[in-house]
Amino acid sequence: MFPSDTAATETCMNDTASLADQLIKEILDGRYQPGDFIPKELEICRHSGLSRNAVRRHLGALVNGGIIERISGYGSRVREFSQWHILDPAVTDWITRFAGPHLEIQREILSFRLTVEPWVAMMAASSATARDLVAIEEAFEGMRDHHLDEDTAQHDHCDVSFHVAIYYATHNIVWSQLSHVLRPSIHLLVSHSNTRTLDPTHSLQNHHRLMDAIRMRQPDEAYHAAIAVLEDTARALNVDITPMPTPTHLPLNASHVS
Amino acid sequence: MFPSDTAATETCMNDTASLADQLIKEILDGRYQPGDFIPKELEICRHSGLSRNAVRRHLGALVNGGIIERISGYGSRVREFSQWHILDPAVTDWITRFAGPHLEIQREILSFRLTVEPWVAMMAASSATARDLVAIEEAFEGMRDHHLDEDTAQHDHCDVSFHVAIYYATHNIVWSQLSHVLRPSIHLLVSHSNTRTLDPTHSLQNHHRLMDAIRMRQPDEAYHAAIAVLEDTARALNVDITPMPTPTHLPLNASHVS
DNA sequence: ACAGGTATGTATGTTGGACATTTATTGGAA
DNA sequence: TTCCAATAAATGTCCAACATACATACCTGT
Repeated sequence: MFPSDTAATETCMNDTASLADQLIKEILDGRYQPGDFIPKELEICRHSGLSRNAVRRHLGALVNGGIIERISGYGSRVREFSQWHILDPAVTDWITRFAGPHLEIQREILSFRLTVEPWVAMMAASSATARDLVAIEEAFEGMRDHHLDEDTAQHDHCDVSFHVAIYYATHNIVWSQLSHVLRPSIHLLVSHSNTRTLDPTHSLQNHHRLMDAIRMRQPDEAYHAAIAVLEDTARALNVDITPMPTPTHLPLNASHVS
Repeated sequence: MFPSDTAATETCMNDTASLADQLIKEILDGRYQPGDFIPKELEICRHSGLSRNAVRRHLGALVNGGIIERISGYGSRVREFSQWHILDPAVTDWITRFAGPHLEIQREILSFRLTVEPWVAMMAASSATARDLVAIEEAFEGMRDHHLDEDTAQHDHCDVSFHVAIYYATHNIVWSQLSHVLRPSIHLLVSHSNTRTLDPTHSLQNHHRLMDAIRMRQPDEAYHAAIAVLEDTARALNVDITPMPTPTHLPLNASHVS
């Protein structure tokens, strides 16, 4: 039995991810800023009631994410944001869950999506198999069945699955894996926009248009439909969209293997 | 920098990466195939002479890469290739170092690069600062000074730095981080093509053209120059390039947030 | 008084063993 | 034959001790 050590503070003992979560939260809240040192191992052990081994595992997770660096015999220092491994799914998950005011990274990720997702839609329209269409269609039907619900959780989940399924339909390993990385960000953007959007039916129509284009093997139409979907999201989040300079010829793409 | 950047130096005696390296090598060689079980912890301890904690850390690295899954009380099973975390720099590093016959993943990554790098070049031409140009130029000069050397190591290193510097010049977090992921693959492709290419001077001219386009803020020219560079590489590696269907309008891109 | 090397303390890194938990298998009883 | 309990083996967790690295403080010599 413990003498009510951690009672006053948070519920920090049961889950494996909770300690890392809490540290991340404090870092993103600005309590520990880049260059600062977080508490020592033994101090965390005493404060959290976890074994040193467990604490070291959690800190190791932060190291893997490039969030802190551990200096032997000295301490654990928070690294600059630019050093964080943004493409680590765990990191994007942390950021999307705890980075309320940290909009910069969100905007950069949205910028990235606005650049690539039209192309992903094109590739999906060229390469999607019947099985891919099933996944896309199931996600869409989930969106349609729940797009007027009070609780948007179901709809948001299907919305994310819809986008991820399109990444998968490219049948390219890199794009498929990127969907894992972007999934938390997509979820955040989707949940934001779906709570603020004025006309959920309009968004649903855009998704339907995109799905049909992929089904009918119309890459050109898929390209523009994807832009329409994203413009909707960007508008709901008040993010600027500016056109890029224009290449006079067409881009190339390597053939898909197998 | 990513922690795995220094892992490329393969002094694999008692280095921390050696055990994981060896396991990966055996997996990629087909000795342990997806679904198979690798030896037990204690067996590895006896065989390698390392402590159980160290062995567990190495196995944990493989788990982080999605390469194996550990079943409590049963064993460690190799996962399907599609489950591997291709966007983990450590994983790409392993694959590029040990996956001799495994060309599929290499091709998929090259396919990805062929799709995105022209766009990256465009963005770099729009956003590159003077400091970015310094990095690009230094890399190019290194290529020029060593492009006739017997040992291509120096030239290859600068070639990789050249491409990475362009990713950085986009000033978008996601693209910058992607360069870390792609770095090992770029290095492999570069070293292959540079040993097989017939006319190294021609490749150098293409790089020069790309650099100038970025410097002169000519996104259109940068786009085509990047294609020329990649076509060179693809041709040297006998990889097909097929054009994509063509959108009738132009893609969009979100504004960069400082 | 100042410079430089050394001693020391603190925090992280590593090791080995003991214990707990999970899983598949084996053996026995209805 | 079927179902349940005991067992064996492997992974997961914890603890205590030791080794190493870093920075500070001290101490000596010029």
